[in-house]
Amino acid sequence: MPRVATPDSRIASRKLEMILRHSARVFAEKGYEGASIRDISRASGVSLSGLYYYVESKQKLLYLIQIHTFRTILAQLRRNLEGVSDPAVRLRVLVHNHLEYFLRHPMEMKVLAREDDVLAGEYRKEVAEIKRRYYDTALEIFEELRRAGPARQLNPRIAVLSLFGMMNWIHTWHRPQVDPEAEGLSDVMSQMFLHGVMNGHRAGSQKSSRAAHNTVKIAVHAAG
Amino acid sequence: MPRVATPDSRIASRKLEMILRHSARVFAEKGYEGASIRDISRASGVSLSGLYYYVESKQKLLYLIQIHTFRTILAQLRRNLEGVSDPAVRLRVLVHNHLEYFLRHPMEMKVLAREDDVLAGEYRKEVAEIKRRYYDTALEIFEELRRAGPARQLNPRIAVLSLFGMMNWIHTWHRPQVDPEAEGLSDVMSQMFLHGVMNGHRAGSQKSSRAAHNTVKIAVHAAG
Amino acid sequence: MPRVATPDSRIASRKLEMILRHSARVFAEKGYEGASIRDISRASGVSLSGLYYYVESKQKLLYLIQIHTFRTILAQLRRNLEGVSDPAVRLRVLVHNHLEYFLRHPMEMKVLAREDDVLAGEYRKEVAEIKRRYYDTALEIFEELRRAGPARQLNPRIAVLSLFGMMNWIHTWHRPQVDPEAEGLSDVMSQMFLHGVMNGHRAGSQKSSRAAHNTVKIAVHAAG
Amino acid sequence: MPRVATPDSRIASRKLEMILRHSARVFAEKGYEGASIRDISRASGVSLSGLYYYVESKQKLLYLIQIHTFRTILAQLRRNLEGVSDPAVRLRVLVHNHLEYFLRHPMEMKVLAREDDVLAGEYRKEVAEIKRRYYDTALEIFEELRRAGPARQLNPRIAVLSLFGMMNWIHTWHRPQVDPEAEGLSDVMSQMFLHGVMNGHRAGSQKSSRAAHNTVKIAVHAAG
DNA sequence: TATGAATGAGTGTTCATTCAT
DNA sequence: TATGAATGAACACTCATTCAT
Repeated sequence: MPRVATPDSRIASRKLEMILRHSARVFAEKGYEGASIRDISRASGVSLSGLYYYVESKQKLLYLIQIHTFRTILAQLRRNLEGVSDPAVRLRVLVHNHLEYFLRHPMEMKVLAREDDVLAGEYRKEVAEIKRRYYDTALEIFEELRRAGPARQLNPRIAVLSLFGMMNWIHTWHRPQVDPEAEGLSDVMSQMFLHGVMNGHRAGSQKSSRAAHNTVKIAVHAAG
Repeated sequence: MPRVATPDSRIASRKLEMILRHSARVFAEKGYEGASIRDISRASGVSLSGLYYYVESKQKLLYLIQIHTFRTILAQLRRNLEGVSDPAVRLRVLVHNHLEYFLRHPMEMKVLAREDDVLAGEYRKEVAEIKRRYYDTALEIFEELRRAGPARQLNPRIAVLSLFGMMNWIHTWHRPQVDPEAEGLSDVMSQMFLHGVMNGHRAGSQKSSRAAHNTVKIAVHAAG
Repeated sequence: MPRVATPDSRIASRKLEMILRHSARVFAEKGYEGASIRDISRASGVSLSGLYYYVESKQKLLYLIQIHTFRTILAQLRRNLEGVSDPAVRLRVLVHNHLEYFLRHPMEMKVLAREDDVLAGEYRKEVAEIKRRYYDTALEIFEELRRAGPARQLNPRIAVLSLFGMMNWIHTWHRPQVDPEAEGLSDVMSQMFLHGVMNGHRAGSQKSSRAAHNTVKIAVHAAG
Repeated sequence: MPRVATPDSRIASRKLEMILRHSARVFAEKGYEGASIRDISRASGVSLSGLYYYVESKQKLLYLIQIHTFRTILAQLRRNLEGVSDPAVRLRVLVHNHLEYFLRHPMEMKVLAREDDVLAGEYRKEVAEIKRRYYDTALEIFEELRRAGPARQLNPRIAVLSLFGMMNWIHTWHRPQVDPEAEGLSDVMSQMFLHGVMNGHRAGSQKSSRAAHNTVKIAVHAAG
């Protein structure tokens, strides 16, 4: 079933696209393991065996959803990053790109965030690889940030993974009616990432922080 | 099966405790839906029907793990917060408490973070309630923080949920051999939350940030 | 699909012939029930539905292979028997004809020998009928043999079916590299059939044989 | 389910024995691939999932039937061979032992004879090994036979496998009402194997045989 | 002449759970 | 307190076959 490829994906037919959409929804609602191919058949209106004409296994279904999502996000990110040089702006672009896609595809987001380690073999490897490329892009931006301004001495891995944690976790709480959309969310999160929630009272905070450290130690020892 | 309640939980017997530990491990490894009672029977050495003497269903197993974990974390948090008044310190205590428990009980952490919406009915309600109490505690600390110092004008819900995102996401990446332990991780994360990754060049960053905002809009519009 | 019939078969087109060849191989390798039409499609390079243009069902596929094989063997046998009158020679011709075809068409041989009772209805009847004709030819030769020489008093049915047993069983053990070809095999088997493995010490053997008979009876009774 | 082992088998429980009996019948009737576990469930009256409490897979079912049958036949053979030294008698014992078991367990016989190469892995290896031990026993007897009397110069492998062919093929034709029982069949087959169907006219036959050989060659060349 | 798309029925197997003991 | 035995429902997947083109 070879068709003209759309720019940012390799999904071939309309019908497969439709199946993938429904699958993402079902996976999002019941989890990959909790969802049955029958659920997807019901949801998509395609017969059980008809599904297998398009996708050879349940794993492949998940793989297609994940790889397509990552490819799209990464391709979009690269496009949005083009010609942007200020590291802070680049960071903001990354956050916005991520959240924008996630809020526009909440099902895919959930599937990406939740079903992190169910894939096996070649599927797993491929998804892991593109994920790593995405992560590396974020890491680069973080390093640019540090070179550009007087950044605090932070473990880059932790910083970047924390940022992803902030962003990915929204699938557990974001409600379109009450919470801000991508724009507002990106503002808050990139600001939080860059400058935290407080307003520049560094010295005092640091002192408190050290005190906190000790206090906790005491508390824990007392508790243990 | 009424037994003497231990201080911070209501888990009754040694054997049940053992079963719960093994269950958490199995759930963490295969996911709730992917794990079978047989897996748990095998892992724990308790016969399939023996399991049902202690726990009446698979859901209850998950419920017990989740409610116990939340209860323990919350109880511990309250104890550690006692007598601490500086909001920044209190925040640091919360972060440390959370991470400390998570890194000491990585299986339970994963089960808590991943199996967020599989419970139903009364179980779901009870877990949701204690989770809300925990969240409210965090929210209070955040409000204290704002009252105490010149905090940025941030949506508190988003700020707090982002913090939880940072912390909960670690179950996807933390490797004991390479990553810092609770102490170091708490330092980094509470500092990031309070002051961000940059070092006080507020004006400049803010300018960049605003620029970023606009740039992204342009980029996205151009792309769309 | 009426085509010109080839002399010794009614297989119509080149393509059907090709399909039948591949089918025989697949049936031989996986058994009739174990093989799927998809396997045959893959093996032959003909699309799944393309297959159905030539053959209306899986059963018919098997039927065509079996009937064609029997027809060919029988036709060949008759030709080879023409003008041969010595019963022993005729027997040798039958054995050689059978083995020669089998070793030249090992797949068809296996399908003939193994899939003896899967056909149903009309297909079954037709194959059974030609098989009976083949069997009758063998029976006739055996009777000629008895009339010609001083044959032992043997149940002809058992004698002939034992001969077929010897010959058909080779599909389970014959390996082209190590075992003799049709020529050598026919020598051994027709000799065995006519004169056994021993060399004419009839009296002694017969005595032993009778003793054996009794011994076994004793042994069995003792065991039972 | 450990019970006292019966002397010549390792089948543990009554129920498993019953399941195996029904399975053998179903496999005999429809072939291994053609039979479904549901068929066996129906035939045995055990629920589909109940079957899996006793046997972990369809393959194992076949394995158990085959290994048990071979073990029993081989054990019985060794017992019946004890104290018998005349090679011809020993041969007759082997034939009788084989046929006696087969006619008493026609289903198992069919399963043994037909489903020769469906087992895989460890199962296959184990069955192949015991089969080889059985074959080796037959080979030994054949060699004794040759040492004892003036046997014809025959490929022993072919002789023995032909004997097995004769015997195993009966599953395709033996009808209890019309054909002889084990006793009569054993007489005929061991006599045929030892002395053939003719009565000692060696010279003549051999001449005929050579003539046959040439005749066939001509016939084939003419036909090819 | 040939095939892509589709399906209802069935495959072997596992599931959470129960019940007599 | 514990488990061996059992099951109905469901699982992912494959089957032989059809039909519009």
